[in-house]
Amino acid sequence: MIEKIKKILNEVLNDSGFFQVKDFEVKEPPPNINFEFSTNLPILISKKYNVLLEDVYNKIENSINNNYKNIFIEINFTSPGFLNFNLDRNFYYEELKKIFFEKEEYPCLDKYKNKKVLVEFISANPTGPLHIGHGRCAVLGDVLSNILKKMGCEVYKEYYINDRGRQIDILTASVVEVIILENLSEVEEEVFSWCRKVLVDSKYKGEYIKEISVEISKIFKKITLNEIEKIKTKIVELIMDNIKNTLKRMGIDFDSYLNETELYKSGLNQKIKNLLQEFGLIEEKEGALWVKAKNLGDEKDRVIIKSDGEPTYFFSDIIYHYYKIMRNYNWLINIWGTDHHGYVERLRGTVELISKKLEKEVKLDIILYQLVSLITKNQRVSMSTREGRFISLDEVLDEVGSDVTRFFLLTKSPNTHLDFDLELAKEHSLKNPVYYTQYAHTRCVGILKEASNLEPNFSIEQYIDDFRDYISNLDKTSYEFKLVKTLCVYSNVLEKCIENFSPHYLCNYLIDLSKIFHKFYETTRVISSNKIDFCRLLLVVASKIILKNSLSLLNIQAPEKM
RNA sequence: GUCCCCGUAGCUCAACGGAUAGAGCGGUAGCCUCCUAAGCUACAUAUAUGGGUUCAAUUCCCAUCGGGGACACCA
Repeated sequence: MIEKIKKILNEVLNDSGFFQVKDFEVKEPPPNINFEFSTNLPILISKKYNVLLEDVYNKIENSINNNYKNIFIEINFTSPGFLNFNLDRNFYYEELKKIFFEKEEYPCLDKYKNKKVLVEFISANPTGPLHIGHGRCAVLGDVLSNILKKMGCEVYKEYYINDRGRQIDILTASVVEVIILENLSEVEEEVFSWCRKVLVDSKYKGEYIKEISVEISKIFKKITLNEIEKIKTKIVELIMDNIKNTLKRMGIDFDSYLNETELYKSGLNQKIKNLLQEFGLIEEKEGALWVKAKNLGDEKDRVIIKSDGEPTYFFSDIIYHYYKIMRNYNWLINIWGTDHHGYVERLRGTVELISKKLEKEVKLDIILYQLVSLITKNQRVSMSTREGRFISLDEVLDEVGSDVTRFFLLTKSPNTHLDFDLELAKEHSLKNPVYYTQYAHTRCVGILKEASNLEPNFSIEQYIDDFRDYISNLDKTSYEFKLVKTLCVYSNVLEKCIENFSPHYLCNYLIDLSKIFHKFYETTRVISSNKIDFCRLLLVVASKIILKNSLSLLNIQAPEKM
């Protein structure tokens, strides 16, 4: 609805001879201003055109009085240059009507209808279970994908698995070492020295390593160096099964899981090498192959093939993004932890280069979210999979469930540094704001159920005309009208989430909406002495739709009963 | 040493540069003959510090202090 108002204000602007003012705001004024909406247009105009505020006020007022009196039924100007206004109630009515008729589909948006977007998120190395930090990335990617779909995008969710390279070697050796120590399987002599070599610097220490060792030893009665590749594959498979299971518990499913090894099998690596060569970006130095990343906006050049012949992560990523673009996605969204921030420019340059080469228009957005720290005994500790120092997502899900976990992670902007205290989370879980919003939904359901008992044949169409009158007669200070107003701005909240790549606006909106609904519930009877106020009932119907739609975007249950 | 985030109430977090800085948890005091009290009402408590830009700064710029992260032929 805000968009609609802005459009009309733009007409008013043209009408009064001010064309060039953009980025003005339309929002609710503070409570001491007794108007429905306000805009900072006058002061912006006054600045831009260097005219007196008084003149601006006059021109706007004239324009509104002459041509828009039926929309802005009441206006006033306040210092230092705000225009406050009340809208014709039909505005609200029309929006609510859309809610009634579009129901689960509301709001039907087609803002990005030609966008084919690939959202890559989590992509955690398959070296251990997901922890609470990955959970943050998981819900962020999941909900953004949901909202993007709502906006009309074709969305494809992908999890990229680094199933090769040094980390996987270390992981495998860590597992094999346990097999050796616990004497779980027969182990070939050569494997001993391989382990020693690989584990020279560090190893994986988590409890889960033991479990995997047992599994592996069941499958491989004898561990031989020849079979080490097979063992690696199996370990990755076991860990990915665990990860997928955790994701399933949170209601997240990917359209694809892409293995790094697949990329190399496809032969794309040679193609990329040629491509880089063609652009004169490759250089051999100190026995390694370097890409002149400086030319791609990076601060220094980077190795893509190490002197031992192994490709680096960066090289894989070039291949991967080539593959993304090749598949005709025109909007790439990557969600990374801020520990990758130094990597952004490198990739941006790469994608630019590739899209130029393939003559495709590609938009790349890299969303960085702050890492999650762990609080134990009032001490902050950063999580580490390798050290086995983390709280697994499964553990959190066991304790508080998916809804609470999701809401906890989503209410905060990705930019905030999150401190997670499991003890506190458990303690507060019953008082979690997610129940507050779910309860608002159940209250809607309760009223509707009661109403349908009394009036089984009730239909919205039957009362929609009465509802129009009801809306136009509402006292603007009533909770009913506040509820109407809040319902009407829902679609703007979704846009804000996408503009800022942050679903926390939706969470906050949901809490606001629930708050107003609860107040409405406490102060305003819909059914009393077996009599239904049908207009209020319609308001409940609309509230229920919006509550449910928001919760479903967040992938949180909207229970009928609590 | 260089770069990126962050610093708001006792705690966890909000606030596209806007008017009297909001929620939840925790604390205190009230509210169920009436659509579910997982709710409502009232009270108390906050912008790290010092400058600047602006009609307007929690928000932008600079400095200081404090916390997290990144600066590999790791992933």
